[in-house]
Amino acid sequence: MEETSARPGNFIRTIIDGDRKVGKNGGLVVTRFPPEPNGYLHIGHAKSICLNFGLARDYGGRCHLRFDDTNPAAEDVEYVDSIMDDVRWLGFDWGEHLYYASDYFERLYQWAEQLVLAGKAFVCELTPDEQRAYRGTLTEPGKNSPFRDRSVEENLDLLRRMRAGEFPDGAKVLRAKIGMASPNLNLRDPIMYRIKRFHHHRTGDRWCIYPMYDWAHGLSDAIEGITHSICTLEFEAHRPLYDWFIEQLPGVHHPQQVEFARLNLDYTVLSKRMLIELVTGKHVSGWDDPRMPTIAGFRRRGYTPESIRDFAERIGVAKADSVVDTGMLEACIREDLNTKAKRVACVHDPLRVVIENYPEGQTEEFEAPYFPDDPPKMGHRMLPFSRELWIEREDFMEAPPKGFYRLAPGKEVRLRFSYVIKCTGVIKDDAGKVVELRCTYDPETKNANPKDGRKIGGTIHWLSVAHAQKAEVRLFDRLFTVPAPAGDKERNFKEFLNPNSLVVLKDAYVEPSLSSIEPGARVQFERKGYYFVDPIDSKPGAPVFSRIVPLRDSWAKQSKGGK
RNA sequence: AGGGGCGUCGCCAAGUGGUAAGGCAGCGGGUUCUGGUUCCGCCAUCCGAAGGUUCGAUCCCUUCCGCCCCUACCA
Repeated sequence: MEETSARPGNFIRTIIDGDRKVGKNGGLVVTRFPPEPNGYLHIGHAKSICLNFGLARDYGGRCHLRFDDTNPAAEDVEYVDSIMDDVRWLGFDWGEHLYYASDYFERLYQWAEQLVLAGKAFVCELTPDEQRAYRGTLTEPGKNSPFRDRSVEENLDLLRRMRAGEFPDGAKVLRAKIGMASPNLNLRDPIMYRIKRFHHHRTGDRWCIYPMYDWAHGLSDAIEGITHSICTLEFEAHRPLYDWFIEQLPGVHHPQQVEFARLNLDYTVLSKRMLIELVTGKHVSGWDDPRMPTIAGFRRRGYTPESIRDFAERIGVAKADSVVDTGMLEACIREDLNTKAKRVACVHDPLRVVIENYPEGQTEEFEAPYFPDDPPKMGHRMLPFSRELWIEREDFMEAPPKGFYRLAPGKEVRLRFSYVIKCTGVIKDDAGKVVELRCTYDPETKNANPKDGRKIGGTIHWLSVAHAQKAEVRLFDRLFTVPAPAGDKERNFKEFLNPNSLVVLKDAYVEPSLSSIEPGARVQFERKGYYFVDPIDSKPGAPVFSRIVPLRDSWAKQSKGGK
């Protein structure tokens, strides 16, 4: 609604502001998100979606959702459905403006005849190999097709017969007559139509010729009155062709194509081809595997649409190739959930603690706020306490390094919302593994600091053995072990798959109240991270918790980094 | 190599003739019954390099270097 954007400037907004200043398009801004329904949307598409819909929103215009379904060989309704789900989930609404390039096939065809009539297109019978040879190279001009000088009448007849299905697949193509000497290969008499007998998800078997991207895309934009056709950098060299086709058709609206750098994220791959390979090769459980960089994957992982939109906002839009640190995305989801998620407890890797001076059979309860930083905000629950507890195995060290302020022999720690305990004994099995800790508690420390002024270093989470509920916890890590898995020329990206990207904890315990938590809920397990109650695998009374993102951990950094 | 683009802090990214925003990460410190959060402070004398124009340039010119894209009847 605002006249100019109040958001961080980017070159596209600069272009739009300039256009509006001179009254171009009557000041209107109409964008579109044009996915080909041949795969699931990923985080890179999210950037484009946020950009296009965001621009339309900020300038009081509109954004269309248009399926670029010009190649039935690769497309499928499964994908159009998933794409609509994903765009909606991200929080955008195309209103009445849902379109399909296939809806324009007839119009496109009529325009093609118009080009033929104008002597600007011809039917060519060169095979793909021959065409390649005629195309020339980057440094040498191509040669004219021997079919280039057919008469208008013959071209028109052939085109009509191509449409009528008189020729086999691949026998002929319709080409634009632009010139074979252009230094821009895209302009060397590009193909407009190919014969391809595939059942189309919308037009069925009505067509056996399908338009190529360059021919269909710009004109689809034109038909819809798009003002700014935003695409990624690799289409920059196609812009002259985009413009050429439109200029050949007098009176047709001419949108402006603007290119920006696509998103790259480290430690993952963002190409449809590779993503499909991960799915079909069963390297992941599906398009919505929580480790996948797909929108469906982030959704299943527990990311919020708000956090993804915020991410798109933060990374900006520019023309320089770049690779964004995944930490940026993690910062977004942490920031979002920090104010929304209830704090609860989960012991991931349990170690038994027996409080020797606590009466057997006794139980008491502690009030624990769901949002300690602002207790009234989310209320509280009661945490049962008893003689035997579970604590996190990593919260105990027999020989702690300096700086470790959790539990160790002879040392004290605070049990969150409870007492201070002191480790008085360590019990090990035959293999020397610690299997139980003996401790004593200080009854004076319930909701109070030690009377004698002793300083207690740390606070750890815990669960009463008798009351804790078992739960499955899934920990996800980056899918690849290297920052640029797709960047190695010798090695296939799958060789860099991280074998530990999924760790399933079957013996984790959560506090009693959590056994009935609703699927789709997000919580913070204190000192651990943010978790999502998996909406698919959770069963009544048996929630499955997926770790969305761990909490920042300066101890891990300090102890690992050695500084 | 022909064409088209791009090079500003470890990673993103504003600025574009008047003397380097912001975010992420990092570092130091305060608060804290989450080694979380939060708060305070630090973090590019320099904008790929070299020349030139100018009172003055990251922004203008020249040359050079580096990276990306384009030779699919894919999009």
